[in-house]
Amino acid sequence: MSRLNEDGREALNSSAYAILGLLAMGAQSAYELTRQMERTLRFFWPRAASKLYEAPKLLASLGLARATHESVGRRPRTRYQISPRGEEALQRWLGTRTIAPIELESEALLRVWFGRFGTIEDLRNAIQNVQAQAQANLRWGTSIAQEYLVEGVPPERGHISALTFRFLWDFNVMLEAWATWGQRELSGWGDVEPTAERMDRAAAILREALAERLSTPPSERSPG
Amino acid sequence: MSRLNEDGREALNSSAYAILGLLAMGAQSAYELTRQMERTLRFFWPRAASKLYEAPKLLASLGLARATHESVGRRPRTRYQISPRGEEALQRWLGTRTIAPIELESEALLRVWFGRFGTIEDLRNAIQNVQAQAQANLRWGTSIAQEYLVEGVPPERGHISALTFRFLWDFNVMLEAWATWGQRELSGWGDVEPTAERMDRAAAILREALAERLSTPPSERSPG
DNA sequence: TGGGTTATAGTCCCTTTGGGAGTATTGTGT
DNA sequence: ACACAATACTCCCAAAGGGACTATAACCCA
Repeated sequence: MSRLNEDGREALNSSAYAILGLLAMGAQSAYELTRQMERTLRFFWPRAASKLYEAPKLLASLGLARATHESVGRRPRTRYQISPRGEEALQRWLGTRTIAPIELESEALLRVWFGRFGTIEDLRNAIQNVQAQAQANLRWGTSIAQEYLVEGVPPERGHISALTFRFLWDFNVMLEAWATWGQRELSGWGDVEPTAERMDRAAAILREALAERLSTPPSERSPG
Repeated sequence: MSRLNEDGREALNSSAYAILGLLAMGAQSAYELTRQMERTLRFFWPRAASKLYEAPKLLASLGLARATHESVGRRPRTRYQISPRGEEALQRWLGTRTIAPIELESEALLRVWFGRFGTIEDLRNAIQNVQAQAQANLRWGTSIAQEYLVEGVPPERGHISALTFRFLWDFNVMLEAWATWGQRELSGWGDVEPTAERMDRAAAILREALAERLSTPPSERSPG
């Protein structure tokens, strides 16, 4: 992570830049990093809390952030602040054009995929699990959106936050819609056996998916 | 991973059960595991190829699979087959009700989130990156669906595959729709500055999201 | 028939990351 | 006054990522 790249500059990974970005957004302490993680970042860049205490130390050691050791009563506290060199490094990173692809990991979908080896109840439960998570996330999103609508969007970040919000919102709406659809598909099933009728329906599902895409011009493909 | 749990049985993790499930689906060799990973599993359970050679060894050592050492010419090959105890273990796992939540990881969205610190081109590029990935995935999905429609869906798995297919399809359709919407939102932007007008628009975006959900009854929320 | 390329079949090991356990002190509410 | 939540860390083992490396087999094309 702190090896040099060809330029003789530090080769940080995206997680380090994520921390640098949070410092640029005004996070002051490692604990504040953990709060940002809990509030927002975990939905698209989940990282272990313990690492959020390590990462800024590296940035400070490279001169990309300044660390100030204070104390509150008898307890130590380290305050971090992004440095001018850190801001440049962040900008340079944002200017690069190689971006790791989106990754999705879902144990629930894994269980659906293996649904044939369990019971119909197991299969329904896996789908139900996705639905519950989506609904919980949508409630969370609703509370954040309402907070912003009442108190005003963050003046420096609202325009950007809205883009990210819409992504996560759409994702969870999609999850819930898929789960609802899936439960409906399974509504007549008493088992998970592969019957001829179910194979026909499977083919129909594939055809519908392809047809929807052909029939919807890109200009109409937008949230809402 | 191979420690005992309370029952005196092996406490495998979900990745080990994923391998067990692939063996149950008929995968014979570690190489076939890597092909399943490339074809499908990577979209919702991405794992390093090197681990796909290690994992079945563990299963074999626990009696959940049988390993047969053959040779093709002068090259060794290990064939794996799930054992009756392995099938039971898989069923027991599918019967459990604790499921890890879905995790999403997107460097592109991270860059959007930090968009304020880069240029408008950087921001557009990050969104464009999501769009390109979604389109590539949809092409991939299209080719698989067409293959199934021409050659018939897999007779033992088609009914289950269709559920998983629809999930991944909807996910990528959502990604593309979001990216299209995002590019449109940015269409008038010459920079990433937080203007009053953009803050108003941000609030409107939040309101629209909340309103859409309130106005769409669950029964109408389904793919398509 | 030869030679290049892709597919098949692995091993090894260094780094990074996850994530739990442990330890305190400070602030808040009742 | 006491409990509980929030703040503020450190340490470390196990798991996972993932690149480097080595082969042979199978296939295709000239």
